[in-house]
Amino acid sequence: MPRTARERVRAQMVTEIKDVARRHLARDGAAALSLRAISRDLGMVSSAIYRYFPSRDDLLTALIIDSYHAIGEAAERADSTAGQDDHAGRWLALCRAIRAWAIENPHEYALLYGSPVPGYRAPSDTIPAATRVAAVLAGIVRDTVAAGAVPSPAGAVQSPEAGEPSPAQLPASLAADASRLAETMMHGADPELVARSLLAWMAIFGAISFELFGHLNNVVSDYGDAFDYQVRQLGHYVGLGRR
Amino acid sequence: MPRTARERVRAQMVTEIKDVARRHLARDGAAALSLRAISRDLGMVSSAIYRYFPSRDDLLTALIIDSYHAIGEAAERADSTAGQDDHAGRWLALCRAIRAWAIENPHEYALLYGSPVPGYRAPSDTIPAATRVAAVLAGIVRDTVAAGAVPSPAGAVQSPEAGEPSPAQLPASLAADASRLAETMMHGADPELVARSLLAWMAIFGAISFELFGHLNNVVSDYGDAFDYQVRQLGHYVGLGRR
DNA sequence: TGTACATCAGTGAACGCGCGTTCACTGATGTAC
DNA sequence: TGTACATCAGTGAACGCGCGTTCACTGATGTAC
Repeated sequence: MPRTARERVRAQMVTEIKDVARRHLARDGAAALSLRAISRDLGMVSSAIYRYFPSRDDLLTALIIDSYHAIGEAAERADSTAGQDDHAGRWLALCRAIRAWAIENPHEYALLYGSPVPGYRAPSDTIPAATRVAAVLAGIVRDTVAAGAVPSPAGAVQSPEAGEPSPAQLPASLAADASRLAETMMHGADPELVARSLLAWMAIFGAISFELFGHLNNVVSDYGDAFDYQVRQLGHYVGLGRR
Repeated sequence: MPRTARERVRAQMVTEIKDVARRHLARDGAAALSLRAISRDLGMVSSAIYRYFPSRDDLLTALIIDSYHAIGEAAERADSTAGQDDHAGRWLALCRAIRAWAIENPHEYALLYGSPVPGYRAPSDTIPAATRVAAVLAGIVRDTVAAGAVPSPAGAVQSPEAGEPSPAQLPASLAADASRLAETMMHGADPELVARSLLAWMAIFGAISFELFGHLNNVVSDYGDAFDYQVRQLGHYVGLGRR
């Protein structure tokens, strides 16, 4: 889309700034991101950055959006490597891809899923990009439902002790949320199934955050093994089948 | 223990500094914690703080330890309000207390369970304090086992579809970790039970972090309802009984 | 009980650093006639 | 095709701010004889 030479140069300058910024982010974390340091690396004067980004926060926003797309793309790629009907395999691949991305880009992961950067308030521009990873899970659930491979609501509700009903009814508000999600992203999935997917989703990110932020030191020895186990347990809990 | 007047005054000064620091932490977050700002609030010169804390990082460490004790104490209090044999009730109370503390002290929660503070490396002094909350869960599991209220390993392994085996064997490394944990904290609990508890534990913190860090905006409408539902599901998954 | 000395809390100035952002400017690149 | 003007990238200086930490010092509080 950039047509004139100036526009092309400008676009390249923007990506160059973001690349340097991303390098700094990876090394020092988001809170330490400094326009002056970036401009120094680029061999230009600090005020020049303001030709491209109106403020530090806007640069940060751009980085956040890029990171959401990066993790989203990694998730999509992983999802597409498994056979479309192998729902459990897709779930495993998805979760592993998220974890792998997080380990490779710990500061970016922390920027997206850790504590908010002090003094920074994410604008709503980030929402579509943020949705991208979650959409992959939604796609798996959708396909599972479409394939008729998910147990009926009543079945999914079965407890470990055979035949006993679910330990807790879906609260009304959550049921409504789940139905809305089902309509927009999972095309008719059962609300309970959606609620379970949500739980699994948060559990995955909880596990990754615990690992990355050091809460498993001296507790778990092989993070990858533990993670895989949990992913399988959760996949089974959601009802994505065996693997 | 402080005997001389000087020691008493000194101890009080230390807590006064920490109180002010905690107020700043609650308002601005850990990354913005400044010795100069704290000393200003105390009406003293900035260098005076160095009589009490050798550096900013040491003050931060003290705050982290205090926060771990605070959340640990809240957890213990909640746990003790339920009947000792009401394991599901204790689990629910524990999780609710953790969430309530996190909501009341979001910056402290972020300090403990969010991304690490840039440039700060937590010393090992924090470990005992950090263990305190988790010990409450361990206690519940221990009591459940002692009461014979937890399904046998084989039973706990049952999948939703009655009679089917667990979707994934415990990997060897995780089994070893779980056994070690069982010995030190849960006195003889089955490794699989320990592994499940671990999953539930991370899921809970994942849920709280998602809520606090804004990842449930426009997804879940009543956070408390959704949380309670998940806690019950997880309690059931672990095998703590119905509630 | 009274004095001499040691300990310690708090002061104030300074070092050396970094930051985001603004502004008037120069000079090059594009656009319109 | 050539000139006049507008647009825009990058400069350099400055504003105003904050920070952690060190150091020689004063004066008060404790301790030992």
